[in-house]
Amino acid sequence: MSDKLDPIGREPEREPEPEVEDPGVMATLRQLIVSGQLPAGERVAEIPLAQRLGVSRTPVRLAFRSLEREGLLTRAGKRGYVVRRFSDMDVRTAIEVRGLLEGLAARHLAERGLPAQVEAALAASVAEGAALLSRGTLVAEDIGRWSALNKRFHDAIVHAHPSRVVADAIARNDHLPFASADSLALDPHALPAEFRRLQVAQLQHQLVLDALQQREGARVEMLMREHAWVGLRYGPLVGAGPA
Amino acid sequence: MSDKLDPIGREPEREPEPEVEDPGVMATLRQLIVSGQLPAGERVAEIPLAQRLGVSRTPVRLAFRSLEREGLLTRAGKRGYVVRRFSDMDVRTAIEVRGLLEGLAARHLAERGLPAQVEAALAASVAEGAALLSRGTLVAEDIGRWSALNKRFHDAIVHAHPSRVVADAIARNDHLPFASADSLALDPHALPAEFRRLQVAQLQHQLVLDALQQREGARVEMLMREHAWVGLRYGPLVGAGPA
DNA sequence: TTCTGAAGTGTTGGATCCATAAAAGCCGTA
DNA sequence: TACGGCTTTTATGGATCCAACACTTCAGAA
Repeated sequence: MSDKLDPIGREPEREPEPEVEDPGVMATLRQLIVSGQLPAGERVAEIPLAQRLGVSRTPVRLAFRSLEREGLLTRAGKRGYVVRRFSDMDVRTAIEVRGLLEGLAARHLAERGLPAQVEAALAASVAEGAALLSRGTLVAEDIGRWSALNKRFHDAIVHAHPSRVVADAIARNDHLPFASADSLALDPHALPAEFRRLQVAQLQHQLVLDALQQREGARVEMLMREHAWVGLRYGPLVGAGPA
Repeated sequence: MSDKLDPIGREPEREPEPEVEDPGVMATLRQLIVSGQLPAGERVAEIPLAQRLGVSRTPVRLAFRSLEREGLLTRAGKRGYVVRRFSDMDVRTAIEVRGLLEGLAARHLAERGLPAQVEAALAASVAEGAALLSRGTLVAEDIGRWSALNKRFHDAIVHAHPSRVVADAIARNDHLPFASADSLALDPHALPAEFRRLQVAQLQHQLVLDALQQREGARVEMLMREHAWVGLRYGPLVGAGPA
């Protein structure tokens, strides 16, 4: 991960890059952190970051505050911030928290009744997943397709909740690396094993939809809680998963 | 609350108030929002707020970003922010989310085993609660005492978790008004009814401690989830509660 | 040699200035 | 009178400047 950034020696005399594209200092910094270019535990200061990104200190300060709220940065005493270090336990816990919150959303959906529009969206995702796995093998492009339909499936459940609170909590939780539902970390070099994993996930999607249709609140909550683990703990069991 | 502080006539030529006390613009703004002085749905701009607080626009901008991350402010298009409006459903959901997260922390504590230090802290809170309720009636000062011991009880469980993720998620969730565990909203004018409510809460604390000692993970998780409701839904059942 | 204090340096927080964009107001024309 | 385009105003984002504070380092004395 410790990629020595700027591997090619650019002209040192160049202006610090007009940054033709600017998705916001916020997104750039987040990317630097989750990609590991800013190593965990590293102290970050405003001025070097501002120079590195070619902007003033002001947007960097704003981004620091927001990233602190997101949990990617922590204060180092009174002086500056350090990149938050995530342990395996943190990742496991974040995934379990997402399962809890999505389970809550799903149970409330079952208890209040499944609106036709939400049911249609979920059924579409399930059908798409079935079609994607019907060939019996995976190709590289299937990874992106699965990620997209998986996101639609989860979003449909979460955003169907009458309160924004659940979606907000999930969004904040997903800021942690590997905690998001669509960060399955599918390995393109182990497609047969990943196929088995997606079969399990697809079955769980079907079971969730069935339980929602039957208004089985407790069951769908437990299904969603278990489903969260498919991204992490199912991998070794089927011979796949992240490194 | 027209902020014309300085009721005593100091030298009128003085600089615009050195602000002897400054808990940070962040805390001040949060207080203005949760206290309702900035009504929900109201649009807030940087310049009026800065003038009202006697500071420059810079700290206000910082606070706006942080409060947006906290969920108390939401963007109004491209221009400014509005104070987030919280529905009853939002409050109910936030309380249930806290129950989920505290239930997770308690279950993990049961599964991993209860450290002696944590057990001692919980036992101390339980003993203190028993002593507080042993007289059979409440006095006004007991409200603060209960709030303190209750916070110690919950914090002991949450912060015993080996990952910061749970405590962070709870902290972010608690930014919502009335969602925090120590915001029981005890009514000083209905002390007999509140006494009955605290009796229930005290019993739940005892049950939680017992389940933790017996390493009954599923039971303690459900106890904590149910315990979260004591602040909101138990009130009407015992003839107490917030307005 | 070690402890203490003072000077120095570097970093952060706050304030002000400038540019830009959006909203509102105005005027002209149909 | 109504609609559309233009101008003006206002608010936000970014940049730079200044102050305060903390940590470091160096020197001097015990």
